Amino acid sequence: MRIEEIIKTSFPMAEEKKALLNVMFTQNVIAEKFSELLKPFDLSAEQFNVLRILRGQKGNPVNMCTIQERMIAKTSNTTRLVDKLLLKGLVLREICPENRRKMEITITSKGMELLQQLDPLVEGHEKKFGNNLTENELAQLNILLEKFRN
Amino acid sequence: MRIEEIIKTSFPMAEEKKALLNVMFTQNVIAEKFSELLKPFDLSAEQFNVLRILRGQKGNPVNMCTIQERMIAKTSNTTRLVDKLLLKGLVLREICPENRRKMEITITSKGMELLQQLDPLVEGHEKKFGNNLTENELAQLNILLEKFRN
DNA sequence: AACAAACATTTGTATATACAATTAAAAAAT
DNA sequence: ATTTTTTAATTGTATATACAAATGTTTGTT
Repeated sequence: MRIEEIIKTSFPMAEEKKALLNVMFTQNVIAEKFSELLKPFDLSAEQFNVLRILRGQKGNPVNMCTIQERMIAKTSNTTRLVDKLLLKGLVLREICPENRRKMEITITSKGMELLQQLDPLVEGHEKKFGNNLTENELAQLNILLEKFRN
Repeated sequence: MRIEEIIKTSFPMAEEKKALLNVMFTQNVIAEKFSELLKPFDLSAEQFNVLRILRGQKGNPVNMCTIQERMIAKTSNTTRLVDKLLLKGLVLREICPENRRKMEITITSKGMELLQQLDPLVEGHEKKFGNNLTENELAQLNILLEKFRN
């Protein structure tokens, strides 16, 4: 569907406005599909994100502020997100012995197993959107989006 | 900033994955800037959206389900959004006399004045991103995003 | 050593989103 | 005419996001 039909506007829109709405709307579609994918696993997109960041550190513990930095949407509330993951036994939280202000978060083997189970589904999700464009178009889209946001 | 730097990943990413992250991240940047713009007016992006939908109806009252349909992010909670706008005196809510299940929401003159005040700022916001690309590039971006989301 | 400043995280409050359940009214079926 | 189904909106609960304030720890200054 074209963005004008979605918004149901009667009069034509400037390309710049369309672009803005297209970005907003496309993100929405992607996020919705992703949440749907995660739903059977009782995981929110944000929780998944934290888990993936932890796995990316290959066993090294990560403190809260590092997690916060790496999140796409810089949440002000990593604490509560990690709380949820703790309750599910997917991560471990310990006070850093060198600096007792810091927390050391690590992914548990249960968390790793869950991610492994999700891997093929997440890859499928990424490919589903990518398949609509050629490799060239994808590269072009990346360049344009990067320029667009400045 | 390129998406790899933002995510701080060590190994290269497939273009399709980059595209997905670029959409997510770009939306985030836009939404953040927009919230910032609205903040001095004590209005959330969602509240603004409802107001703009109401103005688009040129005086005709709109019921809740129509508002819901037109929102970019189809919130399941138009009720509570309209509640907030009511408290601020920006909209009016009346029971539809023909069908007492329905509600008739209209924007008040106070709401209209607020929107008029915001108009130049919102336009500036849209142009700021658009200015980074030529008219041709914008059109191309629109085509690619539309294809991408399917 | 005592105090101030900076840092890492947590907590509180308000708003928004997702989904299910509920209420009330209107339309359809018997 | 009464019951059932559908429709429109609201309410409840859980999660997430934004921002400010608070807590506890470390570092720097006098």
